[in-house]
Amino acid sequence: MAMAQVRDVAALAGVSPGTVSNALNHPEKVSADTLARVQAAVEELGFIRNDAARQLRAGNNRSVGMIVLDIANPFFTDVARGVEDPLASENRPLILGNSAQDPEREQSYLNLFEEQRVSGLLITPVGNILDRLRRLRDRGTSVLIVDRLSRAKEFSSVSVDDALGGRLAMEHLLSIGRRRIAFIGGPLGIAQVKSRLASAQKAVKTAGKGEILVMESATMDAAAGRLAADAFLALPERKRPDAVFAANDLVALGVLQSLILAGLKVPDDIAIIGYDDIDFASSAAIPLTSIRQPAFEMGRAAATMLLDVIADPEYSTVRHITLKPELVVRTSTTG
Amino acid sequence: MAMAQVRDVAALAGVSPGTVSNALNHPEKVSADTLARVQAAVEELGFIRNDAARQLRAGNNRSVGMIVLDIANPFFTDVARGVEDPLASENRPLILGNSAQDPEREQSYLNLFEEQRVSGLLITPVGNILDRLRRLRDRGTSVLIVDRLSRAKEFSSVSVDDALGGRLAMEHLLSIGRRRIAFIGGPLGIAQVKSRLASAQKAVKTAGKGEILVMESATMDAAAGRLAADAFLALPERKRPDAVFAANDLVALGVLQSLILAGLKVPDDIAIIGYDDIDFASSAAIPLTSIRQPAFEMGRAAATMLLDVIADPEYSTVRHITLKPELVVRTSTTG
DNA sequence: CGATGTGAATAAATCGATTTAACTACTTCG
DNA sequence: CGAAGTAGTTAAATCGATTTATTCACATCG
Repeated sequence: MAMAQVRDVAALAGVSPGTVSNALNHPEKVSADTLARVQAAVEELGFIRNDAARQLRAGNNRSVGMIVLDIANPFFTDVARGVEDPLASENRPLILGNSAQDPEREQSYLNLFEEQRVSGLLITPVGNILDRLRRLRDRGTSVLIVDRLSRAKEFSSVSVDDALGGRLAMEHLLSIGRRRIAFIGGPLGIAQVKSRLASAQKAVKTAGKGEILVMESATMDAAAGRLAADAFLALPERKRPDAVFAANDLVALGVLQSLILAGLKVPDDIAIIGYDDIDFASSAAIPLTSIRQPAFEMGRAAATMLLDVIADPEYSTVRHITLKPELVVRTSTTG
Repeated sequence: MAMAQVRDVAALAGVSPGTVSNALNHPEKVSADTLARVQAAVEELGFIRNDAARQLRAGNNRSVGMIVLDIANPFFTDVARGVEDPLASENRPLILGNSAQDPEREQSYLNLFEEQRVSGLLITPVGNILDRLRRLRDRGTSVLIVDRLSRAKEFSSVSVDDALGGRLAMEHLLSIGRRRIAFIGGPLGIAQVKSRLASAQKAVKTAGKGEILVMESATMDAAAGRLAADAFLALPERKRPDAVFAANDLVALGVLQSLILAGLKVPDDIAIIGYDDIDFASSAAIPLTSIRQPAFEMGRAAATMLLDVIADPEYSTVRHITLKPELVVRTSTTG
C-alpha cells in the first residue's frame, strides 16, 4: 500500500540509495551485478520514482509545453501529432494547452509552464507576450514559435510560406483560364490571410491578367463560405466570379455547398480552390483542389529543432525554418 | 538573472518564508497588511514558485492526465475541449496524451502519469491495463474511464448509449419507408460498432419489417465508405440497398461521395445516415443526417465527475454516467 | 614495498517550497 | 488578577530523489 521509495529498493537490493539512483540514471557507473539486483528490486516493489523529487534536485524538467491556437482545427491537431513523435523518442512528455485564441487562457498556460519549469515551449502566440517569452527564455526554457514568423525575430520559428501558397493558388486559377476571382477569408487583420491575399494580388499583377474580388469574412468556417457564396450568387450571372480562392478549406467547403445547392456546376461554372488540404478536402462530394500545408511536418520540424536547442542552448543560434506549401489539384478546378 | 525564491520574496517583504507561503496558499491566515506587502514583493521580483518543490512537500500534484484514442479524430478533440473548462476553473492543468490506439504508447503515458503522481486520470483504454489502473488508484490517483463502459465496473465511467443510437438510426430509416438497409462499419470487434449494429438489428426485428445488409469495413474513414458504396453499386439496381447506416460520419461522407459520382440522387435513390454528427456532417454537399454524440458534454461530465472524486476519494462511490445520443435529421434522409 | 590510481559504493548535503509546532502579544472572561 | 484563548508569525522539520565528497578495497608500478 505504502508507496515504495528509493530507500526501500536500496534495502531490498542491499545497497545504498545513492547506488540505486546511479543504477537508474547512470547504469555505467555501477557493476553489472548490483545493476541486476537493483532492477530486480525495482520490479518486485513496483517502484516508480517520484518525479517531483527528481526534478527538484536535478533542477530540470524533462517535459515540453505546447500552446495551440485551436485544438478543434484539424490543422493544429496535425501539427501536434507531428510534434509528438520526436519528443516521445527522447521520452519527453508533451503538455498540450489550447489557448482557443484567448489571450487569458494563453497567459494561464504560460503561468503553468513557468511554474513547472518546462524545458521547452512551442507556441503559436495570440496576445502580446514577447516579454513573457523573454523571461521564460532567460530562465532556461527554450522557446520556439510555431506557424508565425516572429516579428521580433529573436525567437526561432517554424512556419509555412504563405506568400508562396497564395501565388500557387492564383497561378493555378489563371492557368486554367479563370479571370474573375473571388478571395474569401478573414478577418484580413490575420497575418496569414493578409499574406495569402497580397501575394495572390501580386500574381495577378505579374500575369497582367485577371482581377480579384476581395470578400472579407468574420470567421473562417463553412458558414462564412456559404454566406459569401450566397452573396455573389445574388449578382447577375455575368458579374459573378468564375473562380473562388478560399483562405481555408472549411470556407471552401461552405462555398461548394452553396453552389451545388444553387444548381451550379463546379468547376464548369465556378472553380474552387481551398487552403490547408485537410482530410475532408479530398473526401468532399466534389474533391477540392487545395494548397497543402505540411502541418505534420511542421510539427515534426518544430519538435526536432526544439530538441536541438534544449540539448545545447548556448551554442544554438536563432533560426527560422520556412516550409513550402504545395498545390494539390483535384476535381473542383479541373472537372 | 538568478531565479527569485520564497526566501527572496520573504526578505523583500520583511517576513519569513513560512509567511510568504501562507500568503500565497492560505491568504486568510495572514494579516491584510502582510498580504499586500508579500504580493508587492512577488510582483516586483517576478517570483514564480517552483512547482516541483511545492509538489514534493505537499505530496499531491494538481494536474490531471488524459489519454485519448486518436487526437486526429474530431470526436476526441471535442471530448478534450469539454474536459478543459471544468479543470481550468479549478486551475488544474491538463496533460494530454495521444495513445493513437497503440498499447505501447498507452503504457508510456501511464508511466509518465504515475511518475508525476497526477491527481486524476481520464482514459479511453486500448490495451489490457486493469492492473495498472488499479495500482494507480491504490496510489491515490482517481481514475475515470471515458467512452467505454468498463467491463470490470470497478472504475467510474462516462459513456454514450450506443444501443440507443443504433435504434434511433434504424427507426428513422424505417419510418421514412426504407427497407433494404446497408450497415457499413468495422471492424465488428470494436464494442461500439458491435453495439450499434446489434440494436439496429433488434429494431428491425421489433418493427417486423426491413432487412439489414452488414458490410464490415477494416477502418472507419471516408475511403472505407467509398469502397463499400462501390461494392453495392456494382449490384443490379433492384438488389441495391435503399438506405445506408454508416457507423460514423467519415464513412457516411465517403459513401455520399461515391453515390454522387455515380449520379445517384441522395436521398431519393439511397438515403444515408451517419454517426457522431461531426462538424463536417452539416457542411457536406448534401447535409448529412446523423446520430449526434454529445462529445463535448461527455468531456465536461467526465471532468466534473473526476473533480468530485478527487475532492473526496473516500466518500465517492463508483458511478456510471450514460449520455443519450440524439437523431439529427438533415437532407441526406429527407430531401 | 610504499605510493598512486581506479572502480564501486556510501554517507551526507542538497534542491525549494510547505507545514508543524512553538512563540508573542493581545484579548477575554471567570 | 491570572488563566485561557486567539491571531499573526516564525524557526525548523520535512517531502524523496540526486549529487558530491569521501571511503574502501584492490590493482599497478617505479
